[in-house]
Formats: sequence, structure tokens, C-alpha cells
Amino acid sequence: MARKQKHKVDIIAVAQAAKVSASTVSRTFNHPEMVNPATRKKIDRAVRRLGYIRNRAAQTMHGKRSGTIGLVVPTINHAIFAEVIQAFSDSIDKAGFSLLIASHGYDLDREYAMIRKLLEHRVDGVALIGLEHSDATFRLIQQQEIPALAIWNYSEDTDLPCVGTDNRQAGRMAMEHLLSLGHREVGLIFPDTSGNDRARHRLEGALAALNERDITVPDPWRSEAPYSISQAKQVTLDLLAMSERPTALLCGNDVIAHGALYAAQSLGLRVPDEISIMGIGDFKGSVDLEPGLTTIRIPAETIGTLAGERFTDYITSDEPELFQICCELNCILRGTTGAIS
Amino acid sequence: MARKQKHKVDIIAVAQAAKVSASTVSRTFNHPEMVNPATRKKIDRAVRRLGYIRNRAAQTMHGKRSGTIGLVVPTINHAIFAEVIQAFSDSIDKAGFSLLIASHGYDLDREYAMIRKLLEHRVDGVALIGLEHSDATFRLIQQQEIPALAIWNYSEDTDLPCVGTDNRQAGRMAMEHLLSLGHREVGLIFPDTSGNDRARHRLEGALAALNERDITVPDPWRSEAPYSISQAKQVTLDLLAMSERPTALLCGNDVIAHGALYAAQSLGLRVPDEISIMGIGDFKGSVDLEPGLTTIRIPAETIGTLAGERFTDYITSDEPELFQICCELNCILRGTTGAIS
DNA sequence: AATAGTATTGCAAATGTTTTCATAAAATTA
DNA sequence: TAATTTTATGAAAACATTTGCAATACTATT
Repeated sequence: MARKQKHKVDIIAVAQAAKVSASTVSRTFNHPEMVNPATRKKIDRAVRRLGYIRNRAAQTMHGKRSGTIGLVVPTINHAIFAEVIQAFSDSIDKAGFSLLIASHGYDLDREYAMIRKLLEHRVDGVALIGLEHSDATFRLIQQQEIPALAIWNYSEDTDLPCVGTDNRQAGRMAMEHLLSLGHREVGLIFPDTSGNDRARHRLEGALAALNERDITVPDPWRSEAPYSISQAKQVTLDLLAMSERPTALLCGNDVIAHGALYAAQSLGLRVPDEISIMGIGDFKGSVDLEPGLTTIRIPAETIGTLAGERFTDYITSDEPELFQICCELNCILRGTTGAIS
Repeated sequence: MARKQKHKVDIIAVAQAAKVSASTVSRTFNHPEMVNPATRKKIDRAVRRLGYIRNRAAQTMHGKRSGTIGLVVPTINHAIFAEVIQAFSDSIDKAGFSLLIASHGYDLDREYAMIRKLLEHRVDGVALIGLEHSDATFRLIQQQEIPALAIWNYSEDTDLPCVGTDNRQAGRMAMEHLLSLGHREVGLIFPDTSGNDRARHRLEGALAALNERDITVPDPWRSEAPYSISQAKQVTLDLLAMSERPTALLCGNDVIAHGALYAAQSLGLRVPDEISIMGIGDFKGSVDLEPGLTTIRIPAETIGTLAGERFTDYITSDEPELFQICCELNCILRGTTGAIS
């Protein structure tokens, strides 16, 4: 079986081998109920014998869906995105779609270029991370009338469907946890917020919570750190080396918190007795730190799975309706935060 | 500009708008040097005005390359694969290709199914992780004459092009480091090796090194752990709770080593004085542990980048020639291993 | 000014499917 | 058994491109 043929195993070759017309072969794939079981069997055999694989490019050309969804992320190599991507991928796979992925390295112009590239492949939809994108991107989406989804952020006032969480709320919850423990002197270590609405909203939420209590954060206690444990550690070391040091640190994500924890420990500070450290995200690994990292859990897997399910529904539906799903946040109490003494 | 049109912006619409034939439009894209600069400008304007985006499905149907490469990984959500995927993605992007990705969860039958799915999309090549695949997979690749690449493993005796490292060598190097420090009582914690040649080879290499010195590892000191810090920690706790405990632990990857380190620390064992812990992989984060993890560095980014470059060359070349690239391993000495006292 | 050569462009066929419409065969009904 | 309905199949058009070939319009040469 499966002997090699001189290329060109198309639907016609199968048709000839099964002594039927190409139409019938096509129908066995697309509307099996319309073809006689006996013929179907003949065709199945021919398909197997020739090793025929359907050509979705040809189907796409005919106007059928391509069966691909494009996903554009800032980076793949990132604990939390990897988790979302995995869940999203599994989820759309179940619905019969394949994933075309591209990353832009937090550059919104590159994001635009990537989306264009995906559109050349006639993806049936584009999923993006966050709700902040270039004008060109929004125009493109609208002009091409391509279904687009925002993952990771939730907002009511957008015309994109979205599945995510309210990052302002996350920032606020984190800060309120610290406040409830009595902390009033809080340091903030966040990533660069330009082109990154997730980080920006978290910071805004945290500041809002402070503002309501008329608490301000002195500038020296506001640091910026990239997505890197060791660099976050370094930044934190600098911050904690000051004469006046905060009683708690709120970090924009768990990776930064991770670095901050190491920094505190390497300075011999007891966590949480001498300093509390709070993350946002609950990345894989945060639970395993010693002590475990207190953080706001963002359900990455749920978001990815839900996003995939809803988006494929949306794409395949005849009259798609906008959906905006807000996933729940949880404050996960572990060992890195404690009440002020 | 860019006003909306009632769909169907194809090459013909552009041709009409620019008052030329479709052929000429096609040529401006594919062989710009064949068309008069003035006409080219007219066409460019029309393209922009109509918001035309080329249709690769139609090109593919015509026999051109689809411009996509399929990548099938065990899982995306894995520090090390995420890094390889990112590098591979960037690398093929530079060559103008897009990445179709799929994961199989360490199930080689699912891997086969995923490859089939990618072939329906007429990917120009398939990249897989490792060299162990189902017979069906190998048959499929051969029968469809699809360029296939093995990433992550290196072996001379395979007919697939590959870019990776020699995992046996990695296992051996790790063990030899421990041996050189005087350790003779070594525990092994590895992942399940079925369908995972990377893990299996590392274990084989480690055992070979022991064998040459007539050292054996008692069964109770050989444990299996999944890719999870907390589970690895638990497994290690069990192992270290025995009355006789090894002086060193060799872990199949850094995540396991991570868990093992936590386990040792939570038992109050001083690392490396009372027990040495050795990883394999050098994942992001391993350097930041306290103490830093001694490990064998596998250059994931280099592998991904190189794989992308060579594979796209291979695919676009007229007479492609098999390549097999072995990337160098390095033993990274950090704080978790020490000489036997 | 005629000729040869070259640079542009258009026509039409080809690519691998799906689907509409028409037709033939089989099954049902009267 | 004839008429009617149902089921199964095939022929051909359509989808959006690319490209070989032919035709046309220039340019250079004599």
C-alpha cells in the first residue's frame, strides 16, 4: 500500500482511481451523507492507497474558510503568554482550526505588519493580546472586515470582542491587599508601560487605590524593570539600598516579584516580616517559591481556552454577536506578604 | 483614502483601478523589474487605495510555495520550548515565512495527526522536536516528500536534517561533572522517557558514565518526575527521606532540578555542602536561583535560530542538501554542586 | 526610413477545489 | 405498469492567482 506516485495526487487522481467523478470525491469529504456508502468506501480506499491529503489552499480559494486563526503576541517566550497560547491552541484545534502565530516584541508597528502577513494567508480571524493597538491596525481590521479578538484584557468600551481580565482591577486588588495589611509605604516596580496596556492599567489601578487613601509614592520608590528575574532583582536591590525603604513592594508581574524576592533575601531581609512582596499574575512557579508568592491570580489557561471557544464560535456563526468576557481575579494569599508590625 | 468597497478586492479590481491587466499587477508583485516604473506606481496607488492584500491561497494553488512552515512541539507551555519556538519563529519570519504551530502533549499519534493537518494547509516544510516519531509519521513524510526537520536532537544516523545537541553527551557531561567532584552515590530524577528521546538519551549518557566506573545506582535512588517544580519537589522529598541518601542528585532537566533544590532546602540540607544538585538545560531562571543552579547549558535560542535559517534555506534551495548540525554544550558551574568532603 | 532588437503589456490556460444544476437510476406510489 | 418522487452522480462554472506566449510599442542601428 501507499506506493509512491509521481506527485500530483489531487482529487482527480483519487476520482480516477475510484472510478467516480471529482465531484463525488469532494462530496465524500464535505457532505458524506449525500453519497452512497458503497461509493464512499471505494473512495476511502483510493484516498488511502494514493495517500491523498486535501488541499485547503484550493478550498480557501473557493471561498471556504481557511481553517486558520492568526494569533499575534508580544512574545512567545514568556511564562504567561506561553500558557495562554497553549490553551488557545488546544481550544481552536478542537474546533478544527490551525494556529498561525507571530510575535512582535512589544512593537505595535511590527504588530501591524504581522497582521497583514497573516491576512495574506487568509486567516479566518486574528487574535491579539490586549486592547492597545496602532491606528493602522484598527483601520486594517475594520477595512478588511476580519474577525478580531482581544485576549487578556477586558473592557466594556471597545468594539472588539474580548476575553480577559480587568487589569486595573488586578492592580487595585493587589494594592488593597497590601493596604489591608496596614502598609502605607509601598514601592512600585512595573515594566515599561508604553504599548503595554496590561501593565499600564495595573499601575493605574494600584495608584487609584492609593489615591483614595491620599497616599502617595515618592518617586525613588517607583522603579521600572523588564521581564527578567535577574534584572528585576538588580532594580530591587537599588531600591532597597536607599536610606528610607518601603514596607512593601508591589510588582507589576510575578517575574518581577520573583526577582524582588531574591533581592530582599540576598539583603538578608526577612520576608514577609521586614518587607512584604506582592506579585500580579500567579505564574507557574510562583507557588513553589520559598515563601510562596502572594499574588493576584490571572487565570491564563481559562482565558486562553475560553477565547478559543468563543472566537471559533464567533467565526463560524452566521450572525456572530459581540462578546466581552471578564474572567475573575483572585487574590492568592501565600507567604510573601504580612501585616505591618 | 482606503474607503471601504463592497468586498472582493482581488487582483482584478486592482487591475481595473489602475487601468492595466491582472497579469501586470501580478508581475509588479512577483517580478517588479519586468514592469515599467510608471505603471508600477499607478498600481501601487491602486493597491493602497483599495486596501488590497495578496491572496497566498491562490498563489499556493498555482504551485508557488505557501510561505508557511509547520512546527509541531510536545507543548508550547514549557520554558525551553517557548524559547526555541520564539527563536525559530523570528528566524523564519526573516526569510518571509509564517509559522503554523501545533502541539501534541507528548503523544506521538497525535503528533502524526497534527502533521497531517499541517499538510492540508500545504506547509512548505515541517519541523518536529526530537528524532523519535511514529512509523506512520516517517512514512507520511517520505510519501508526501515534504521537507522535514528535527529540532533539538542531533544524531548522525538519521536521514532527517537536524539541528540540536547530543543529549547523551549532555547526560554524560552532567554526570561526569558530579563524578569529578568525587560523588559516587548519585540519585537520578528524570521525566518519563517513553516517546521522549531527549530525556531517554540524557539518562543513557549519565548511566554510561557511571557504568564506565562500575558505579551502579540503587533502584530507590532512581525516581521519575514530570515537568513540574512542585511535583519534582515532592518526588525529591520522598527520595531524600530514605535512610540512605545520595550525595548528589542528577536531574533530567532544570525544572526538576529546581524542585529538587527546593526539596533539599526545605529539609534543611545545605546545598551544596550536604547535597549537590545538577540540572540539564540551563533554563531562564536557573541562574537566578539561590544558589545558582549548576547545569549543562543547551543553547535553545541558538538552536531555534539556526534551525530556522537552515531550514528555510533548505526549502528554498533548488538542490537542497541534508544538514545535520550539532550545537555545543557547556557545563555551567554555579552554586548547587560541590566537591565531596 | 527601414530594420532589428528590446522593453512592456495583455490574453488565456492552468492550478485543485466546491457547488449548482441537470440527469440518470432507483424506489415508491397509484 | 406508468407516473412520481427520491437518491446518487457527473459536467461545468467559479474561485484568485501566475506565467508562457504573443502582440505591441519603443529604441537603437544602419
